[in-house]
Amino acid sequence: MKDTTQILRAKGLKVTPQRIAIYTMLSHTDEHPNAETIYRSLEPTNPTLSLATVYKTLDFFKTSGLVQELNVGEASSRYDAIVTRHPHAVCTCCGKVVDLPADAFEELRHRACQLTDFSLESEQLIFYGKCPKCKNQT
Amino acid sequence: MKDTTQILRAKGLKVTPQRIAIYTMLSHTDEHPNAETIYRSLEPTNPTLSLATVYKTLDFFKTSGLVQELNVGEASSRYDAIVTRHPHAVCTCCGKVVDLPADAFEELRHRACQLTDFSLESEQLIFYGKCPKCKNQT
DNA sequence: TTACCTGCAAAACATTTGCAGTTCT
DNA sequence: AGAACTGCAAATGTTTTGCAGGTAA
Repeated sequence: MKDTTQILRAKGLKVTPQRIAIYTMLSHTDEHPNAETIYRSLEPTNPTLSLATVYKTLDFFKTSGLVQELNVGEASSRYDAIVTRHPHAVCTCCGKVVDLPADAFEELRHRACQLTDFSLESEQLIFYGKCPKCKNQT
Repeated sequence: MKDTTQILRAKGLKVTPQRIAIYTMLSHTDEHPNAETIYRSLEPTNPTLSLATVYKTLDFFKTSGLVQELNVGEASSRYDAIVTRHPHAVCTCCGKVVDLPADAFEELRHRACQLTDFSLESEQLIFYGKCPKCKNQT
């Protein structure tokens, strides 16, 4: 995995401790955290970090293509350091969000293109249901 | 088309002028309006209507299965009186939201089931791109 | 140095809630 | 009459913004 400093610099972003902390955290989790969760997880080690900076930084990252924003219908957005488009599954019981392989739904876009005559740019595919763990506890 | 009063009564909902107005409006549009838009469109003819009532009413309708909420990544939710699940296409240029036939994506769920081992309940599929009109104006 | 970044507090939104009064049934 | 609904205003939760001071290049 490339060094976070290099990744930020490659995108022309000024490198600050806050940005390093946020990007490093996001690229090491598969939990799709929201801004608040990111903030709370970094607060202990970055005591001066503010929530506003987390929001501003996520916005920079989004614009630079370093992260993608994911809205699964909750009050707040989640963020994902995997920027290739891929479907998600959301557990309606425990709230867990898991990734799905993009190539398993390749034909989607083609079908939608035929149907809408849109010039398609992206898609969002979210499944809701109970994850294996939740569905087995009655 | 069934009378709005009967539809509300069939769901065990108390029939009020506000509810009739909101449901009638929603079932006659394909524009997927949000609460604010619904409110502004009904205000002229229902001068005492309040935005809080629109929100409360939409929530009752959602719980009763009379409408579905749709989140395409905007700040506010949109509402749809077509309650069968179906994909949507959102124009990233003019913001228009159009419906897509559900049966064109039937295999989706089956594939996702295999991949996630979730017990799936629903899915949300949103395509983003330029609608035919927008893509043709440079 | 200088442009950009951070953190604070306040503002801006969308949505929800409490409550007193009104309306359905 | 009684339960449920409405409308107002205030509260809430998330995200944004303005600005003064600080930091990376």
